[in-house]
Formats: sequence, C-alpha cells, structure tokens
Amino acid sequence: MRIGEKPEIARLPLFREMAEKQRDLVLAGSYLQVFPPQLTLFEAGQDADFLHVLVDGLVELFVQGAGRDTTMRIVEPISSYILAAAVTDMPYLMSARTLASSRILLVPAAQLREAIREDSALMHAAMHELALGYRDLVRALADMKVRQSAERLGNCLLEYSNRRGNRDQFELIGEKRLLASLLGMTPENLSRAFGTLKNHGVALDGSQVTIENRERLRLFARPDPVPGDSR
Amino acid sequence: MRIGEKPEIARLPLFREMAEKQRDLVLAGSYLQVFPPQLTLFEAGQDADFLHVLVDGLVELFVQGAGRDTTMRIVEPISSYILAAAVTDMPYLMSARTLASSRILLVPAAQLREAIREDSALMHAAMHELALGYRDLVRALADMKVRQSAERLGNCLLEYSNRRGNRDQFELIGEKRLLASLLGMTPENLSRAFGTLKNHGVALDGSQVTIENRERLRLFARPDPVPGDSR
DNA sequence: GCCACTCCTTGATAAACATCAAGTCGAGCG
DNA sequence: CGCTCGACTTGATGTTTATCAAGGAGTGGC
Repeated sequence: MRIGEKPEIARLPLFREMAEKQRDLVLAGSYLQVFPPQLTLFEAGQDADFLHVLVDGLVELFVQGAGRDTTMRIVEPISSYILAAAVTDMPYLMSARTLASSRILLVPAAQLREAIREDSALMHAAMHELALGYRDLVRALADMKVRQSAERLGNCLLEYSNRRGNRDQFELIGEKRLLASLLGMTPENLSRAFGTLKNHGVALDGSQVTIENRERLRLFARPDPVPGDSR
Repeated sequence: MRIGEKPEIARLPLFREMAEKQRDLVLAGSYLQVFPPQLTLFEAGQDADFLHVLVDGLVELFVQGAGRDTTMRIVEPISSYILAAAVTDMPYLMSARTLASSRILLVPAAQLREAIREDSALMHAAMHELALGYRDLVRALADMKVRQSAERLGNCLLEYSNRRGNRDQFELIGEKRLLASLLGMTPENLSRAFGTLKNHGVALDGSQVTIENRERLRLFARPDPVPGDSR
C-alpha cells in the first residue's frame, strides 16, 4: 500500500492503540485497491478472506433475502467493515458493493486474526468496535419494530445532523432510494415520509435537508432517550 | 456464590478459556441472586454496573420505545447477557425483566473489564461472543426488513427446531404474546400466522409445535442461505 | 363445582405500507 | 437546443398489519 495512506488508517479506532510494529506488519500484508462504482466486492455466503477498510469512496452493505435487497449500512470513509465475519472466520452475512469509485484496503483476515492474538490492544479495539456495532444494531432493530416510516426518517435525520455537529442543514449521501432501503421502506414512501415531515420542522430541496424546527421534529420522531455512540 | 454453580458457569464460552485464577477472582466478586417472576432487573439508560449470567429461570430483554415495548431477546439458562454494555461501560440500551423465578449471577462490570484487560483469553472470548451477537442481530434486522410476519414465524420455528437437534416437535418457551413481540407483531397476528403455516407443514396444539413437513415449510419461509451460528 | 381471571383466538374495521401507473424534473449528450 | 434517460414524485389501488371487539378455553381460588 502507498505510504501516504498510513497516517489516516493508523488513526482509526481499530488500529490506533496497537503496537506500531504489529500495525506495520498487518498493513504490509494488505492491499490497497481501487474499485469502480457499482462493483460487487463480495457476496453473502463467501468466506471472509479480508477485512475491508474504506479509504475513499462509498460502499453499501446489503443482504438479498426473500426476493428483494435491503441495505444494512452505508459505509463512509474512513472506516472498516465486516469485522465480525473477519474475526470469527465465518462466511460473510452481507454482500458489499461500491456506490462510487472507491479505494479500499484489503486486510487478510487470517493475518488480522493472528495480529489480534498477538496484540492485546488490537484485540481490545476489535472488541470495542464490535460492541459499538452491536449497540447500533440493537437500536436499528428496535427502531424497525416500534416506529413507523416517517418517524424512522425523522430519527435518521436527527442522527445525521448529530453526526455533523448538530448542523441544521446537510446533504443526504447517495441516492434517495438508497436511504429508503436503509430505512426499510420503498422510495415512494420515503417521498411521502418527507412530505409528512414538512409539517414537523423539516424542509427538503433536492438532497439538501434543512431542520427548521428541531424541537418540533424531536417531538414527532421521539428519538431514543439513550443517546447514540456518535463515533 | 455457591460452589455448586461454578462448573456450569465455568463451562460458558465466555469464561471457558480464561485462566482459572482470574475466573475464580471474578466469580468471587460476583453475587448469585434469586429474583421473583415479573421483576424488572434494570432499565435502559441505567449505568451498566453488572454483567448478568442467567443460571436458572427465564429473562426477557426489551426496549420501550414510541409508546410500546418490544422484546429483543429471550434469555434461557445458562447464558450471559448485556455484554456489550458491560465491556463498553455505557448505559444499558435494553431493559430486562424476569419471566420466571430466576437465579442470576451478577458480575460487577468494572471487575469484568479489569479481568478482560488482564486475561487475553477472556478478552478473546468476549470479542467472539460480541461478534456472534452482532451476526445474530444482522440476521434479525434483515429478517424484519424483508420478510412478512408468517415467513418470520416460519423461520423462527425452523431455528428453534434447529437449536434442539432438528426435532420435529417442541414446546414454545414462554407465552405466545412474548413470541409475538419478539417477532415484531401483535398477538392477534401471531395467531393468524400460525393459521397460514397450517397450510405449509406446521401444526400447533397449545404451545406444542409440530413440523409435519419441513420441506414445505422451508419452501414457504425461505430461510437464510447462510446458516446460523447455532450456539 | 363455580366464578373470575388471563390468555388466546376469531372476526370486523382501520391504518400503514407496497405496488402500479403516470407524470415531473434535471443531467448528459448528440 | 432538443432528446433521452434515470431518479424522484404523486396519485390510485391492493396487500399487509394493527386495532377494536367479542367469544372460547384453561387455570386458580373459594
């Protein structure tokens, strides 16, 4: 891999605390590759040969079940994904595809597992990352079970805003149908959900979202009382 | 804690591989307590002071969001729960209540975290446990998003059967409304879902489920192609 | 044995959501 | 500039699910 990428990758929560020697060893065995948009990186059921680190671009994790696809996560740089499959040496549960031209670091899973055994700080970071991911999923599943679509969208927008320092205006990432799939609804219903949120303090112009009245939105969306991890 | 419990607890995946001395230390600092049925053990938002290990009885993990409750997991003995909150030192995301009179081992979370730092095998086990839990949740979330209620029930029954050595007949644990909440539907719709499954190889008598035609059920429920972890 | 209670089931109705079918808008291209 | 194309929106309709209401079946208490 190019030396220029190393500082950013070394700063990732997953790799930050580990011994530098171990990190260099792991990264030396990894490949930094560029993939075109709309390329399937791997499919559910395949052996998890690599941990992925998205350095640049955009990646979608999805599962194809019961006829249709549903997106499970939108990965933005810089972050790793499919850690759970990599550390357990089990097949991928999700498939992945690039949404934009992407630079991805491929860390051989076997080598990662060995480094985890050797380096206690790395193992601790992996454990922590998995625990945070677990909590995200608990939240997402509960959301899916108890809230209806417009509420889910409202919470999602509040969370997006939160991630960007509570800005009141921001751009949606990717196409709207992607967001619809992430939220477990059809693109048609996403449109309608934005329609209902108009009456609750949210304005939409293209992919530009403006939270005009945060209190009103919170009242409608009833966000989780336990705050998120906001990584 | 009573010495009689130790062998079973020591055999748990989470504690199995760690150094015996460390394990004794951790267990010595833990409390084994008996709780009556229908008692709230903790609520979402509280600090995660303890890792719980259900030794005997039945526990429900649930979240109360947007007016109604939804059960996230039914814990059967012997297994630990809320590991993610305990290792990250973050507030509980879920609440817990006993469904039956239960014996529960309360492991102080601070002590657990210290043991994890000291004992690499324990840390590895915790990481593994979290990764498996993560994968379970990925599956559950995808299930919730792409399948409709009768299909979800079908898959759930196939999984229950799977956990009991692919027996064709088994008892449902707990009340049906609990299962309904776990599957994200109302008790009324669970009844109707069992009704539809009658035409797809499933018979129900009280809480006794019989899979009369597994192939037919699989055809209807379209189970996940990637098999579960079947712990 | 009878009553009260809870759980479960069944049916009728309403709400939420998906699907189908146009139609609008804007980007890219000849 | 006009064309095509795809993404998005909007409306009409159908399916799925929740809600409301009532009735049955089993259990425990008296």
